[in-house]
Parts: sequence; structure tokens; C-alpha cells
Amino acid sequence: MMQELVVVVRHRHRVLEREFYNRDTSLVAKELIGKWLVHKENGSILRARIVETEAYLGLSDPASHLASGFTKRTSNIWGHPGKAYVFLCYGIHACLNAITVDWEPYGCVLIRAVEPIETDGSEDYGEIIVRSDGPGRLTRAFGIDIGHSGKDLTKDCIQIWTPKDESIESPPRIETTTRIGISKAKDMRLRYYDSNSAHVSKRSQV
DNA sequence: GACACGATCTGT
DNA sequence: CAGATCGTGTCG
Repeated sequence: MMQELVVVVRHRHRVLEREFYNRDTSLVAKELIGKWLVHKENGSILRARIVETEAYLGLSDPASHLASGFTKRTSNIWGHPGKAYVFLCYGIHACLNAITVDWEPYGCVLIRAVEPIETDGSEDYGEIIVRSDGPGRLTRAFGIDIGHSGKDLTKDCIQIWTPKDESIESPPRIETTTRIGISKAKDMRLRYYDSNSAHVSKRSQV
């Protein structure tokens, strides 16, 4: 009886399993909107709600780091669903991605923005709620760097959770646009965001 | 080795 | 709109 109750409580948030990631990259990008990004470190937990993502379609996508095949930096990570892929952009910013399918053309999802999670105060985990719009800002807020590249999002210190009661949370209104900041494949509409959120990194995109 | 480049952000 | 800043890939 007591055992059962404990189980229920512990499952209020569920860690996304590998099967979630091992699907069509665009679908994963879309479905990551509204999920929780979590970083457990030194006994504290940072978490926030994902409101903006972009899909990168591996070998078939000129804007992807796999555009000209696997390299040292991408091998052993791309093609392994649920792994984190973190790279340094412009020498300054770490960008966090979730690796998707284990079949060609492979893929990953860039986490571009998160927003604070509304809480009713009924939880006493002591999490710190983080606000950050933009891929470089969110990694800085979460303390994520390229040393985290290759970590397993299904069990290591960085995870993505399904909210305790997704159906009751205000549902995301998902819109699609072209991706931001790239010079190739500008026409591919692979950016997803929650237009109900005030924390999307860029507004007025087509 | 040397060199060019970039899925960004900030300050002017 | 220029500049910061550095890991990575490419070329020699």
C-alpha cells in the first residue's frame, strides 16, 4: 500500500526513454516542446520548460554537422538516440542538442529556448527555476558545456522529463518556421516553438 | 601546422 | 552592425 503510493509519487515526472528519441527527427523536435529540461548537479536540480526547438536532418541536411559525413566530433554520438550533442558555436556559446534516430540520415534537435515552470508550491525538491531564451543563454543558465557532449539524456545528469500531468498544463500552441542563424538550407521549415510562450528567442519569423 | 568558419549574443 | 573567441575540419 505504502509502496504503491511511493511509486506513484516518484513517477509524477517521467524521464523520456530512448524510444522517444528514436523516431522521425521533426516529430521529436515538435514533441519536445512543453517537455522539461533538467540538470542535476551537486545535489541541486535546475529545470525549465522547453518552448523552442530546431530539427537538423543529419546526412540529408546541408545545415547539419553531418552534412559531409561523420567526423571525429560527431561519431559515437550521432545515431545514438537519447545522447546529448553539445558543440561550441562562434567560440563562445555551447549549444545543446538531443540525438534522434539510429538510421540514416540520422538527426538531432537543437534546444533553443526554455521558460520557467509554473509551480503550485506543492513540490519540495528545491529546484531552481531558470529563464533563458536562446541556445547559448540556456546552456549558460544550466551550466552545460561541451564536456557534456555524449552524455545520456535518459540517465545522466542532463535529462528531459515529461511533465507530471501534461494534459492539465497549458498546452503548447506549436508553430513552425524556418531555422535561425544558418546560411544553408534556409528554406527548410524545421523550427518549432510554442506561440503561447513569452520566452521564444526570436519573434516574427516566416 | 596554419587557416577559415560558425545552429550566437552583446554593446554601440 | 562589428567584435568576441575557440574547437573543429580541411588543406598542405
